[in-house]
Amino acid sequence: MTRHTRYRGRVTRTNSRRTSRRAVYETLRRKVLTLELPPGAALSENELAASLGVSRTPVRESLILLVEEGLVQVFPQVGSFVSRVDPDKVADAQFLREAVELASLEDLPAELDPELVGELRRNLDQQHRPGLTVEDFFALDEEFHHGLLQLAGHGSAWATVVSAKGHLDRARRLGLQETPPEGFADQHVEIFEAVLSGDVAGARAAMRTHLRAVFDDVEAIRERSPELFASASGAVPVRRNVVVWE
Amino acid sequence: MTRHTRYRGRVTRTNSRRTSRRAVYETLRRKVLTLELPPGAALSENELAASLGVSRTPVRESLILLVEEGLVQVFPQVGSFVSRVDPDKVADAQFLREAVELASLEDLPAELDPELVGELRRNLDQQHRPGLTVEDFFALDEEFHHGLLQLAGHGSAWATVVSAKGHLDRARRLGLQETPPEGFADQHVEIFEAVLSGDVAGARAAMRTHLRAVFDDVEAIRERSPELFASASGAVPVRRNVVVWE
DNA sequence: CGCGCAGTACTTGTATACAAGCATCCGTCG
DNA sequence: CGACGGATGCTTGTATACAAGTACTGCGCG
Repeated sequence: MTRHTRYRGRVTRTNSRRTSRRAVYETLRRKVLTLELPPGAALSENELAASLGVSRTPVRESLILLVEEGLVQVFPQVGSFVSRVDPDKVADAQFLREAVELASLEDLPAELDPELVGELRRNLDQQHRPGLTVEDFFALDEEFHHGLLQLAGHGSAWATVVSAKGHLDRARRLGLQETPPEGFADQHVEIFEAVLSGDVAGARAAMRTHLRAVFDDVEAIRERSPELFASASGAVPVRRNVVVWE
Repeated sequence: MTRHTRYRGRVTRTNSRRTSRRAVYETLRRKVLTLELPPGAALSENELAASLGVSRTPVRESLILLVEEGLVQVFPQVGSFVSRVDPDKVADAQFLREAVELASLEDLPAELDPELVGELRRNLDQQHRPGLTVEDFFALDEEFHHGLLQLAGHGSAWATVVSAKGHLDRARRLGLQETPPEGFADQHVEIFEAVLSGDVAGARAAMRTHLRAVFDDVEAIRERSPELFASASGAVPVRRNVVVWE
């Protein structure tokens, strides 16, 4: 059956259309990660839809994705809630990122991409700029770790790490409100210097120290603000009265 | 403002209700991973809904989750397709699982959980049973690797690995149609013996060899069946005529 | 004052209707 | 015969309606 038109070959262009769901998803995710929506807060699909000016559909689909990331819990016929920070999940994320980031250091090529190296340098400079807000430092921190993975050719593994470390991030963000980031910035420099000099073992050691320090920081937070963390066994959502902490 | 009833404390029971979306999601995911829905196949929300006897809603929500896992691609106003196996994503999954599984071996406790050890033993026995189907071996393989992670207290990291290794699994499944699994089963035994004897370095070496062998297997597949793999740059979905491979 | 019980309001899950956009088909024209 | 162009059908995105189920509220009773 010969066809007149073969190879119409319409290469479907970019799939990144500005869709309503994407906007809602990003908004909600940001609010959860920045604790603007605190752990335990009740999320009503209807309320969110109304406040965001959309229907339930994109809101609901966004919540499904956030559930997948562990940032939200949905109880059928009961309600949706920002999940409390789960210490087990924090530890899982810590293990995962440590495994991934340390392993990537073993795959660093002999010749580092000069462009990436330049970006990382500028990034580190900014990290030491005085008067940096917590949010700014966080963004730089993310970019730095992502950049290191890219340097080893494993940049796409970062997406997996990101989607798994939501619980870790929320705890950290809270901690950085009090702990100044200078120490972490210095550790970043130490890691980077080792990477530049080709000292894989040194880079691994520095990275491990750094990540462990971040993790210990979280443990300290937990002692000061246990309300944000989940207790053992399933949490107890209460629909209205978001009594979360006191 | 005193309230009459405090601590109503209705602990919301299990959230694992048998929902329609869950069933659809699991069905679709299984069909994609087992290649019953081959890479490149067109998925119509309407058709799927009709054939599964539900409305578009649960189908659509399932597809969103599958997109998140990279198993499906959705092009707005064009169509949804089972994603072709992307060599880059296969490599990413390989890197991730290697990093995680090797790192977990470092965290093995001195005293191994005897119950888990027993399970793993039985698992390995079954792997060597003759007449094993590919699907059976796959299930055992998954259980074995998951069990090893549990042995080190990192069982929950398996979920992340699973959600990232869909592309790797599809390629492997195709390969195992021809390559008998005996070799892999023997490697599993070797890893397990090293773990039991507390030989972390040996276990790491054996595990690395094993995972690399699996990966190389995938490369061999690709040469024989390039149709299932994505070419460089964005794939070209065609709505009707699922010309996928000639 | 405390408790129990029924009604009500709200929740999420699912089904359906409508909107916007793209690919295909087929007639027309060169 | 080949190429162009508009009508048509199908696609996903979004909005809305309905269903099933739960928690909260307030009344009546002991």
